[in-house]
Amino acid sequence: MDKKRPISLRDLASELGVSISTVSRALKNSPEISMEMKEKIKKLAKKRNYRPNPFAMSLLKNAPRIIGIIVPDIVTHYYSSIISGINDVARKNEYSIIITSSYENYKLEMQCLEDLINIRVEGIIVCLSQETTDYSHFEALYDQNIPLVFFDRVCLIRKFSSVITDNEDSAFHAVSHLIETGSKRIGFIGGANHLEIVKQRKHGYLQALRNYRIPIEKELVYCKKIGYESGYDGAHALLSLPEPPDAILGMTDSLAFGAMKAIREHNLRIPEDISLIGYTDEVHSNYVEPPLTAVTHQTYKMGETACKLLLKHIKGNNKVEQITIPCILSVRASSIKHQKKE
Amino acid sequence: MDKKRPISLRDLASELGVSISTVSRALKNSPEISMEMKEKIKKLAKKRNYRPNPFAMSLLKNAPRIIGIIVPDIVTHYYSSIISGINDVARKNEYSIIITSSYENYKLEMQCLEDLINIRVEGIIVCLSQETTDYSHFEALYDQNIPLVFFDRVCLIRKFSSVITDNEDSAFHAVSHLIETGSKRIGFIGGANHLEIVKQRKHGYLQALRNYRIPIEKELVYCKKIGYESGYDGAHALLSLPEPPDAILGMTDSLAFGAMKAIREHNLRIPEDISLIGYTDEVHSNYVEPPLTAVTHQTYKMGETACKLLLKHIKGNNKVEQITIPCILSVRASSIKHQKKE
DNA sequence: TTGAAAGCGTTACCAG
DNA sequence: CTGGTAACGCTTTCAA
Repeated sequence: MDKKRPISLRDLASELGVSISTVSRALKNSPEISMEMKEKIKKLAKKRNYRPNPFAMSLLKNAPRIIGIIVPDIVTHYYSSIISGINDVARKNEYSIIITSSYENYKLEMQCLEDLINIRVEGIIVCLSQETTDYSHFEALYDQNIPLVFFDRVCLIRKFSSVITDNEDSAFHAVSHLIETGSKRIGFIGGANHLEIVKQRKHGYLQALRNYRIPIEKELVYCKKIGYESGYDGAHALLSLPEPPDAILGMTDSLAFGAMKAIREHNLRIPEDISLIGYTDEVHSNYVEPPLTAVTHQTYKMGETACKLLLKHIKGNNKVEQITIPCILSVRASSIKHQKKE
Repeated sequence: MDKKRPISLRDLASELGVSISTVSRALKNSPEISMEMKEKIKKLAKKRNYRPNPFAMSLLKNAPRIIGIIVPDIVTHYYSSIISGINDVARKNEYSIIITSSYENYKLEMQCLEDLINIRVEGIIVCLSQETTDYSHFEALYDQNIPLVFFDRVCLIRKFSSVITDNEDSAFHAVSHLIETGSKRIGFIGGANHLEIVKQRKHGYLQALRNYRIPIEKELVYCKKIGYESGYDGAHALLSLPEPPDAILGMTDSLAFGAMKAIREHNLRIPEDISLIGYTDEVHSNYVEPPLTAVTHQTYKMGETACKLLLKHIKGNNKVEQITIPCILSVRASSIKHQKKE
């Protein structure tokens, strides 16, 4: 009825009347064991379906071959596809992953970190929660020498490696594209100002305006928090201005889709009256009408890169690196007021 | 430079000049230890940032408090939100989860299972890959007494508990809703006919028609494969019929969104000219215009249920159960030709 | 070529 | 109330 203990080395040893050491060595193909003995032991191991006990091994080496991940949530396509990239690299290197989510909450993030450390994962990959502004829980890891890699929302970049997207560049290109396709007053809907991605994308937005000598007007920038509601509210606010924008850059997918709803309610046409660019994936861009021009993250690649970086650190290479994975601007119908002149 | 071994019970014991047993008991609040001693030990444990070594514990109890999951992929919203439900229940019970993906591939599924067993997870939650038709790798678990729960795509229901959705009912209700809100000719866009969900949802569709004594016309049923393109093609085909439908049920999210695109290209209004219902989640239903009436799976709840079931089995309750989680029809603008009469 | 024994960190039982 | 010791499964010296 209750599950019996799995086969151990000792079981094999006693069944064959040899010592545990011999069995251990035979299964590791140690050259000191006679061919004959090896054969015999391996055959029995197979027959009894022997599997080495990972706890014993972890206890010995203090390395369970598990990587911990902390993401704001796992349901969002952005994170799940990054996790997918991490997972594939991990498995290829015979590591498992354990995923935890902070739900954008600072206290839960600390809890996740605590849990992962308690499990004794060999390294951790983190995307900060939106709420997090104090990083001391991560600094503690540095002192404990636990490998850590940040992605997307990063901090303490002197101490920890990170994988980021070219937030500034991507916004710069998106806004340049808007200008080149006929937009003149461009609004920006972002998130809480303390977040790096907000700063960076906003900076790219501003740079593009400067580059085209378009005056910067701070009422065209709406930065509250990231989310569908906030995108909706933001677009409403912008479109209710005395001089509303004729283009909007929504800094995430939910912001852009929220903005799209508000634009429809103002009875404005996209892109004729107002162009719209968001940040999202191939699939969802095409679900809406008009299809949304969007900055696409190479999420899978980000995950792969973060995991490779972490494995390097786990293996002892302590060089801190910042790797940038470029975004791709996928132009669709929502942004082209008129064709860009060659 | 290299990470030093973490603080152990022995470290604490020797620092205080007491025995390991005493420290162990003190930290577990054993009543046999004097208040004074407990205080002292706990204080030091905190100061030294002591954490119990989970490998030692797992070795002792053969129970790492980890649950394994096998899904076709983690990127799809459907699966990631189910995982989210599993995860939350697991954490509440102080379990971690390890996620693996089969990528709809039979051999990879076997590999995932193998890996999870090697890690010695305490139980496994599985959604079968599309390719899998041979279940012997799971039957083996039954003999080894490793707890296993299936969800969505299930098998061996006599031996293992499972959590499923009411595919037939959900389609039945969706079609009934269409009829009750004024649609008369209802098309169905599905996927490959050999898939269970296709059979079941189509069956629900047909049942609803019969129930309302609406003649069944097989040219209104388009079943090729699941995907955006196929939804687009299907709707095109249906709308090009001599007598086109005035409502369409798209059997998945991608089918429905593809159909939506085709409907727009035919210059038809939704829902006035043609009603549309899909299967998708809250978030994406609202991204489109008009918001899509959709059958919503209670994915999070499915995950929770599967995990609770598994934990029950882990605790020794071996009763096999089949649990059906009902879908919810979320009525939005895309389906209501006129108000349903009370 | 093989065996014996120590050690990894913890719990639990038996003594004192 | 506290200490000693065996046990969990494995690797790794050291001996034979």
